[in-house]
Amino acid sequence: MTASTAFHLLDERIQRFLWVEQWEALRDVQELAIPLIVAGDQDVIVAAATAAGKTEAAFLPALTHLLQHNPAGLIVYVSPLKALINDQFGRLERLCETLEIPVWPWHGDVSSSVKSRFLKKPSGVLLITPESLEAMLCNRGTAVAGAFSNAVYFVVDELHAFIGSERGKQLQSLMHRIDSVLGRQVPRIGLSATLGDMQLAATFLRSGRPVAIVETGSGGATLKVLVKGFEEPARLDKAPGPNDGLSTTAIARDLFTNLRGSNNLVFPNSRREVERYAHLLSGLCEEARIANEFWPHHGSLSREIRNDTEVALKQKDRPATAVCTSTLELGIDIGAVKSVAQIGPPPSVASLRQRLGRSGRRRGESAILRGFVIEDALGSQSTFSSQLRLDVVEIAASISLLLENWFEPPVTHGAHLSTLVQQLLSVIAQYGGMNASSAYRLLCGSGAPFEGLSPAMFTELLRHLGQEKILQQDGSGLLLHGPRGDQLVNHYTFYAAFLNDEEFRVVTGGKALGTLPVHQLLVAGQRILFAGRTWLVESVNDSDKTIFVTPSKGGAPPLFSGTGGRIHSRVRQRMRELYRGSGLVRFLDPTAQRFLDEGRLAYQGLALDERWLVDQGPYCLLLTWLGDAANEALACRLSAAGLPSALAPLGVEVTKGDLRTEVIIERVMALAHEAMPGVDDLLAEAKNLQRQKWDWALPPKLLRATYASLNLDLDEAQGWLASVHSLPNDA
DNA sequence: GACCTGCTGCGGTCTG
Repeated sequence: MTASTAFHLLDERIQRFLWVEQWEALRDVQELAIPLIVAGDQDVIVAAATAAGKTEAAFLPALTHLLQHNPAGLIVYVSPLKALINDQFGRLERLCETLEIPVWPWHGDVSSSVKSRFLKKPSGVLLITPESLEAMLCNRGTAVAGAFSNAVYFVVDELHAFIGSERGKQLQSLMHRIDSVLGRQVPRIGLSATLGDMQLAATFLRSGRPVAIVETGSGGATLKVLVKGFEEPARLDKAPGPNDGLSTTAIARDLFTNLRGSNNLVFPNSRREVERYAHLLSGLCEEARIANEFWPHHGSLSREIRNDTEVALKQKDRPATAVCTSTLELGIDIGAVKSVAQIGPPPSVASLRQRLGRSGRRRGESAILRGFVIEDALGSQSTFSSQLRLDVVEIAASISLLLENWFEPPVTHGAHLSTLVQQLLSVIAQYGGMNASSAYRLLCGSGAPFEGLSPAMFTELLRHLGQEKILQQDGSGLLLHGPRGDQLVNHYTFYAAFLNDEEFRVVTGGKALGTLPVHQLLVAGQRILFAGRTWLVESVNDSDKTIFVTPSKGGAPPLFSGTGGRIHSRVRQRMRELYRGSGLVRFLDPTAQRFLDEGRLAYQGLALDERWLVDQGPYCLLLTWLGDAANEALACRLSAAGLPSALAPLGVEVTKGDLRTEVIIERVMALAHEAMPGVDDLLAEAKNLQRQKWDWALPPKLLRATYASLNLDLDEAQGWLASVHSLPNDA
């Protein structure tokens, strides 16, 4: 420890604490970050793998700065999760107690007495969520200057979880608004898992100013991968209803055999599948007369049930495997995990990478990934997708990109005008009204979160919000809340920037089990799977949004629905390379390899290398081999040109109507020479563009703009059109 | 269209 120069930069009281705690050495990331942060005068990103000591890398030097330069100073730590705030409070409190620095947790579960005590003497470390920060600015506008006057640092944890989302835009805006009140830029520290493009993260943290970057590698951990294929026989009865498929049962048996006795994570891609597998696996434990080792975990389960699963994973004396959704992708500490199972293609390479980051964290151990994929038995009725074996090719493409250390960059170019509506209302609450030009400067000016929105667009937004009675102007031109704006702001749901589905509570004997999406059809007497068990629905109360259930025996269809997600162009291109290739992919088992070979055969049989258009009777399939953002843009372009089109698995589907295929080919090729129309014309006929929380409050033009910025890749679509005349097409 | 995350102030009742 004494050999470390970084160690000697820390305050003596912190050095002494580390001695007492018997720290042997600073971690790499700490050595590198301490000299950059201790001066308290620049923005820094600290990127390292989970559990590499990032939090200390930020707090040890930031606290040193506080002790030596600004004893009444304040460090503001922002977390995406309440659970993380509670974790960090535990970790920081002991150190800070010896330093006589107060630590203040602040989120929805923290009592108001703690909050008012902080506001009386706002110094030390504040641990807060973006939503609570929003509430503070909104409701205590006059207290903001005082509360943050001694702010030394903003520390943003799990930065990667914010980049590209509504919450990320909101957080940028909140930090910018506080800087604006203080009339200075409070230095920012971003803590993150390793990211592909650090420059994107740096620009997100602060635009228009250099950001120092500390990045340490993943430590060269090895990865063992095996993907197993399962063939689902054709159903003879063709009965609709629950798919209690043989493959699902076979996968459950495989998981039971291989995962028993150790800690693992299993990721089917939906809550519905989590329920199905957790139920099957618990049943297998019961059959084998052993204690249950498989626990469900997803966002609809109650905190209590999720806790049981987390505790089971953490405790050392009995093995436990969680069957889960992305709830266990984020930073809560669940201890080391031996392997990760992915059932079906992952939502993205980035999420697969995040999931895998949970495995092989003990020294000398490899990370283990077990992939599972189900394909239907081929027959005369097999669909195009089924013949091509899309799922096995997609999971193979994702894993091969993962092995090359590539993953999707976050989408940082979204306009997020929904969140601008929120921020406008919040700023008006904070200042008790604001004139239009000041509001524009604050939110859309240079370095502001919504920079790039033109004054004309902003004016159009204000006019529309006025018409909708969300805003109004007083005699002096001051913007104020209109009656509807007042209602919006004065409800606690205002503070979150993101939307969520309305849900029913599921209750048994007075105990809450969790929640279910409200759009499900429910009838008394029905059996449902929930929390890995079967329940009988006793009654449903519509006004209380509550479902009362009692334990029951026997299977039933689970209640969650669907799959989705957007695929990146790079994944589609890798899929095509796999179709064009030959030979073995080393991480596929014999069945999965056979699926791939069958897909390759279909690819050749359909001559997909020699054409970009496949005639499918009532419609034509345009094969772009691009990602969904490009395909959707292309579908809009074609529809606007009079060829009604929709997204398809490998490209775009054009409805032929009265047109012959040759005419469609001609008209598509003619578009190569025409410029892409503006977004407003492109989406003129498009309906159902509202995706984000306040999208409903936007005028049509701005709704189209914000939708396109998040969902469409116009350049890629135009690039494909421009190249189409040089592609072979023996249709 | 998979998944995930978050939330105030006030008025009521009860306890020490």
